[in-house]
This record gives sequence, C-alpha cells and structure tokens, in this order.
Amino acid sequence: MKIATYNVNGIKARLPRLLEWLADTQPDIACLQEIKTSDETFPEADILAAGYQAVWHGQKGFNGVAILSKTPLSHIRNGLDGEDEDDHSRYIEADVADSAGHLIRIASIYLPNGNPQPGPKFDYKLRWMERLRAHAAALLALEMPVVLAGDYNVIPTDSDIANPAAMKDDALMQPESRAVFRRIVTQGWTDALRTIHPTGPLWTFWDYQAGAWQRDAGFRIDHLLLSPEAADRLVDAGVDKDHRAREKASDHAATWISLRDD
DNA sequence: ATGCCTAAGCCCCTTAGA
Repeated sequence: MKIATYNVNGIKARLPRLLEWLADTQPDIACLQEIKTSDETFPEADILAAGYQAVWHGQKGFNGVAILSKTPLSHIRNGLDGEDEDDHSRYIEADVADSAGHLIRIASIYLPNGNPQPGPKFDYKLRWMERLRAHAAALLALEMPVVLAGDYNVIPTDSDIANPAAMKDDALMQPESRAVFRRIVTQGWTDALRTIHPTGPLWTFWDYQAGAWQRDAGFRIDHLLLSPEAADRLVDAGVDKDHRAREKASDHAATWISLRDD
C-alpha cells in the first residue's frame, strides 16, 4: 500500500492540483498539512467524489491537518497532550486496515516552523517537539505498524539542503531542532526516505522565491517515520517532483512510501 | 541588508509561511 504526505499550502487554493495528484498517483492514504481551512469549510464532498474518506482537524486561516483514505478511517485523536493552551491544529491520528484487515496507525503532523529564532516561536517549536517525542514513545509501545507522516519543519542534516550556509540561522536547521528530531528517530523509528535513498539530493520543498525551483535549491523537511512493525514492510519511497513544477503548485512536493502487504 | 512569492483574512494591506 502507498502512503503519502503532502503539505498542500491551502486546500481550497490547491483543490484542482490535489485532486489531479490523487488521480495520478493513487495513494491509499494521504496525510495533508496546512489545509488552512476551518472544520466547517473542509471540501469533504470533493474528496469523497475523488474516492477518499477523510478525517480532519482544521483551523481558520492557517495550520490544519487531514488524513484521506480509500478505505474506512477510525479517528483516534486530534492534538498532542502536554500544553492545554495550545490551540494550533497540527496533529491528527487515525487507524486504517490493510488488505489483510490488520490495523495501521497513521499520524499527519504539521510541526511548528519556529522562525524567527531565537524567540517565542522557536521555544514553542521545541516544546511541541518534546510533546511529539513523548507521544511517539507511547506509539512505539503499541508494537503495531505506525507511520508518523508530515511536515516536520526540520532539515535533519546538512546533506538534506542544497545550500546549508544560506539557512544557517533558520529554525529549520538549528542544532536544538535537529537534536530533538534525532532523539525521536533514535527511539526506534525509521526515516523511510533516507533508508531507501541513503545519499544524494532528496528535496521535498522548494521556496516560491528567488527561483528556488528552477535552481533546484530545495531541502528535505517532509518525513515519514516508521515503527519497526511498519519498517519491516518498507519496499519503496520517493518524492512526486513533477507535480511541484506545475501551475499553482504547493511549495512542497508530496512524499510517499510503499509498504508490502502483511 | 533586503526582498525575492503565495494564501487567507483582518480583504488592497497584514500575517504567516520556510
């Protein structure tokens, strides 16, 4: 089965492009971020017409996450524990059944950007990452296939960006951000994209500005982390770059994995 | 040192993004 993550940068502005991508690439599950819509205005009818069920956790104007699936979804939770006053919609989790009827746990994650740093937005990013780390540990203890997919807003290493010097002060590649990401991964998660493509350029985001796409000046911030039970079934992974080149594209490309049937 | 683009709401400017 194919599981993708796609920061759409506005589901209303991106709807034709999103529907085209779903039809072209046929993911079984699609985790979306930055849907930038309230719960009431989520375009459920269009998603259903495209053959997908959905659960979503929206917010007016910015943030917002969703999970689409060709088969029924069982909604588990919105949000992470640990900060009651946090009203950003950045986390949703659901179960889906694979072809053998076994459950797979899926999370769609929109981790805070954290710029500018230092400052309160960066502090919020690090706190949010700690909350994710705590929840990820609990998910590992389930000993089931789990896929934590989304826009992590973390460039894990200097090999994950075309021009590290240009971004050296950016929240996406600070040592503190990288350290928490690494602490999450070393709990026992597998970074699916780097497992299939260990070296070389592997970008999932190209800025709209300064001709970044044309210069291929991108970086890798969209990640799929797999529990051991999911990693055992990993057969392929990639980035849907061609859709990034089209008119009215998101600044992110969809990033996907393929899992063997259980 | 700054803006470079884009989306959305506060809607013709501002906020947020990365």
